Amino acid sequence: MAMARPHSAGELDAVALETALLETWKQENAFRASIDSNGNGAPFIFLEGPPTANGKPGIHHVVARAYKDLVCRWKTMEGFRVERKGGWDTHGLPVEIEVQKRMDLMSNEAIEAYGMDNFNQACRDSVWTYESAWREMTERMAYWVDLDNPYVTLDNNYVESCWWAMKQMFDKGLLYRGHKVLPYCPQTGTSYSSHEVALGYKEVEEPSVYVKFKLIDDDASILAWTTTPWTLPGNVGLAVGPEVTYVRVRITEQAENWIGAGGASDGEEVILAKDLMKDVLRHNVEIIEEFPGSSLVGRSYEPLFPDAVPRGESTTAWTVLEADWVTTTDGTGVVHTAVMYGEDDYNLGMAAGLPAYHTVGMDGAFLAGTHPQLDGRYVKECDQTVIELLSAKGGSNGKGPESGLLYREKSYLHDYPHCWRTDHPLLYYAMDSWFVRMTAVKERLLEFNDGVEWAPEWVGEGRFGEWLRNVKDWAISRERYWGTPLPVWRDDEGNMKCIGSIAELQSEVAKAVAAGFENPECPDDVDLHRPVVDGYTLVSDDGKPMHREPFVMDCWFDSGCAPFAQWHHPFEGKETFDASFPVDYICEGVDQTRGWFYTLLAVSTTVFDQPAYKRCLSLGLILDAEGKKMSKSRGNIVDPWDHFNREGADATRWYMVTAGAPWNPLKFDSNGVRETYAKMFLTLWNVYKFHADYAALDGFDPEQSTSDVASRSSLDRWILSRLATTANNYHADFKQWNFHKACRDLEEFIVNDVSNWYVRRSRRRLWDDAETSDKVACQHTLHEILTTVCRLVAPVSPFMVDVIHRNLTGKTVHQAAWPLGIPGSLDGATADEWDEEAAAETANLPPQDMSLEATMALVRELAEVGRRIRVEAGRRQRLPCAQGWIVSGPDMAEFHDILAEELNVELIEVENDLDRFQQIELAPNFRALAPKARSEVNAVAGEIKNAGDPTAMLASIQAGTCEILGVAIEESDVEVRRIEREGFAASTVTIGQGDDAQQISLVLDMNDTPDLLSKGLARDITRRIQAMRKDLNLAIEATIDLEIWTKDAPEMFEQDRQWIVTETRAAAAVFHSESSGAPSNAEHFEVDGTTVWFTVQ
RNA sequence: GCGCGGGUAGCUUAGUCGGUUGGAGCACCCGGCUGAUAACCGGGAGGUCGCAGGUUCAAGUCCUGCCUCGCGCACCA
Repeated sequence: MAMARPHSAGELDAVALETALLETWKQENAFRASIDSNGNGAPFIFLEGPPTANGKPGIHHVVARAYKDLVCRWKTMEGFRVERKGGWDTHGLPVEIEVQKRMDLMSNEAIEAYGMDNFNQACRDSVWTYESAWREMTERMAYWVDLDNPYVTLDNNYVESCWWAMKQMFDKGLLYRGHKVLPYCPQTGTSYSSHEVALGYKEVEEPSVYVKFKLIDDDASILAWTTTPWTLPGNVGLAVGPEVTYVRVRITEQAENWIGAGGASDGEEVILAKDLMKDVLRHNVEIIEEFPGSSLVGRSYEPLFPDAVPRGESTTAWTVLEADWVTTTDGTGVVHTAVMYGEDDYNLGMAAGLPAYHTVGMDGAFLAGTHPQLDGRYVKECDQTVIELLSAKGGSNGKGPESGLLYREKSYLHDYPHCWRTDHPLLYYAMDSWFVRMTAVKERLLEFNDGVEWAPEWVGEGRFGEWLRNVKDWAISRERYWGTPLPVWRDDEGNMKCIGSIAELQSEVAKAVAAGFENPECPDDVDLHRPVVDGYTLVSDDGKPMHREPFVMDCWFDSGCAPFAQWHHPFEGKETFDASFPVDYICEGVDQTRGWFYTLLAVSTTVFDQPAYKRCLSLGLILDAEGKKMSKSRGNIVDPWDHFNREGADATRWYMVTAGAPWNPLKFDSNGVRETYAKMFLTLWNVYKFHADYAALDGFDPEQSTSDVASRSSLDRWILSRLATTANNYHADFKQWNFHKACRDLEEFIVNDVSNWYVRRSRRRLWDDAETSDKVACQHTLHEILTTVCRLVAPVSPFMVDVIHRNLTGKTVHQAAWPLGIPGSLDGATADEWDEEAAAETANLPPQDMSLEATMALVRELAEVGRRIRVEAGRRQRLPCAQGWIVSGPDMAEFHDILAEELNVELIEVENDLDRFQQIELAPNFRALAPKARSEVNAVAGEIKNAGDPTAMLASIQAGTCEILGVAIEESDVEVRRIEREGFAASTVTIGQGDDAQQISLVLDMNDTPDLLSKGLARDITRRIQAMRKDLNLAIEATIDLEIWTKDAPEMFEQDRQWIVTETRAAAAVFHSESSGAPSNAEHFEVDGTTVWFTVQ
């Protein structure tokens, strides 16, 4: 390994390279070794958001993992110790649904008939279905994470930690039992999470009804609207907006063409929001009175179905209540409130003390005692009956007007949630549920969130901040089977115990047994899942039996416990936990904002009164090439292996990072991966190959020979300066989370500066057989560029650069130091703070020379300009020009040779007499001119632009005597541009901006001389012969025998013939100045009227 | 419906404090160059900067409204 002498590089096969390297890494235990190499480094704590192995991984998972890996590898190279424990999310509804579908257990009854233990076992097995697929993907993409010792949310230890956390909340009074209105399917007996509900929205047309609520002690009725007539028996209140204006109107004239049921008699009076009169009323009416909603509050009305709901203790039942969310966008401005069947209704009912009783059972049928015609019937089939009952004379309660209690019916088209399994409409239904009182810790949540470094900031401040500012209590229980069971036992009187550990469970079971309640054994390794834990009956302090609340927890609670449950805190791993909380870095898709990002913070705040993480990178959604979200149902998920097996993981990862900002949606384009491969990696490989091949040929050993940077050529010092500049920017962008910018710039540097300029310009330097100092300097330069580039690329795309780095230095890049310093290795450093100065001293970059960089930029621009001149003048590149002049601009004498070669010009000189080639042109500077000229600016600008004699105008401006349309023109008001005079093959470029702008011109001599024509012909012939050599697959050092015939050729001088011989490695060469004698199989070509035949042997 | 983020060439995208000629890359066409790689260089074609107003001497950029895509929230009487 110590041998650092590079061997030559072969042709690139990225996939073979990567798979072979994976094997090497495995053998060397490279991941572990990279962490341990920073054994004394400051810890940088990463927390893996646990994926579920319940489905096959797609390319979108690769993206998230790429960013996790990138930061961890980067920080490792900076000297930090970055442990990466893997994790798996194994509980929850998705698992159950998968199993239910597979085993055709589509209802709770079916599951229970099958046996909860069998069902949960099936779930337990199911979660590992794709584990190997995940593992293979993870390894292949080189996401370094410890999958051999992951945390798994179904593990007893993990569950025990969750129980402990729950008990902390319970003891703090943050856990409570209540109701939550949830979309519920009576057929399957389950309620649904919002995610599933979202799957089942369907547009349906249903009857909506306008109902009269007859006031007590008043002849008028209040009109309210509902789209769910089945909730009307449960009505116990009416909500009005206190600020909304209502009117009391009297029916003056019957409506024509009445459709459907309902109606009102002349003289009848109703109350509704003024804004909605036109939409609601079909009759002609007169307004009797106008008043704000607040004056209606407290009025009592007759219950529609007097027997349906008992009044109980309520003093507010069947009265008008105020609610600020009531609007006049639809309905009547009065909201019918059935406490148990709407979220707003429920919250209002709880706040106002309305009676909370069901009129509908869990089976979706009206409870007995609601109304003789409704009892026991499925609610969705009762719409018509309800309408008929209301329409009857006097209405359903017999206390309404002659015309009944229905004012109107109207069909209503809306999106309504349906069961995605049975297609039945869901009912919003108040269920028993457990809550974490997040509203009690809202201020702390906000405070902790303020301390998080979010990338991008707007997710933290905006989306997440908004969510926290509106935080609601967390409905944490699910009436399901496969999950962490809620560790609360309860007796009939509502006494409760929350169990926080296995030991506590054992002691409580023992107590219960002692009190005479039979119980199964409760061993140390008791399975903390259903149905086992349901089997224990505990005893209350009063000696009453307590049964476990039959819920499991929201699986988001599980993953929210990851920071401590992964270590089995507080039962084990206390030191590990203490040293790693809160974590330094998490990274997931933006869809986790209300998911994991929230539950981590929610749990850490309620349990520890601390934040859970310090930095959070929130990634954008991954879309397919058409911009559609990748999802299983769309079937547009890209298989990562398509790319792993074609362009390799390096290119796939680099593409993902460079395709856009991490937080922007990424349109995953397969072509882009290919482009990245061809551009970035093939180029890098060929630069490397260029270096390695010659280094091997010459026996170059970077440790043996030396080359002082200051003494190297300006080309070397330029590329090294560019390297330093690029690396500095790269690092600065990394710190800003701008990985896309960093990597785009680095790629640009490799392709443009290194490959297309430095290597191209340096090729001949290495052809020299002798051990010249210039050749050694070039080799050192290439060596330094490549090793540094490898280190910069390594966190993003870890394969190829490791192969290169190993060959060039004998060491893996993944234990190499970050070129910009290793702050993590400094004494006293933490993940958040270190001595910047000391860190800067550990950086390892060549010196920067910005003026050299600027000069080279100009040289390259002039080279481009020169080529453009040739194209425009129709002069072929191989025919030399006798002379070129550079007019004005900075001194770049040291690059005249390069320019001469690039442009195929014999001599480059500086010419100071601008006017020999150029004249000036004036352009207005709007920024300076506008404040002075105001509205005349365009007129003034026009005068300047179209000046008949710009030279004279400039002189007058410089003399301070120029005035246009009353505006005094100063030098700063105009921009002087130089354009070449007619007849010159010339072109002008501008460098710099504003006051520093300079015009530089390049002029080429287009005259031919015998000497030039000879050289040009020689170059053309050489080029053809080289192409032939290539076609014949000759080795670079092979020699040839050459014979050449020409016709109508310019004279070719001896030194040019010799040049051909040298360039083409001709051992023997015969030149004929006529065409006769050329064999018919000779290659021939024509250039500028000359024909040439040649043979190569 | 509300909130957030987008809409720039056929595709992917850059565009700073508003400054008059909106840059790249891919693909395409023409030419050049090549012991230089799936390359390189020059040129060309391709843009109503989503639409409509407004502010301004000047708008891709600022303001308003609308359309559209994605995401989140809500679907609510």
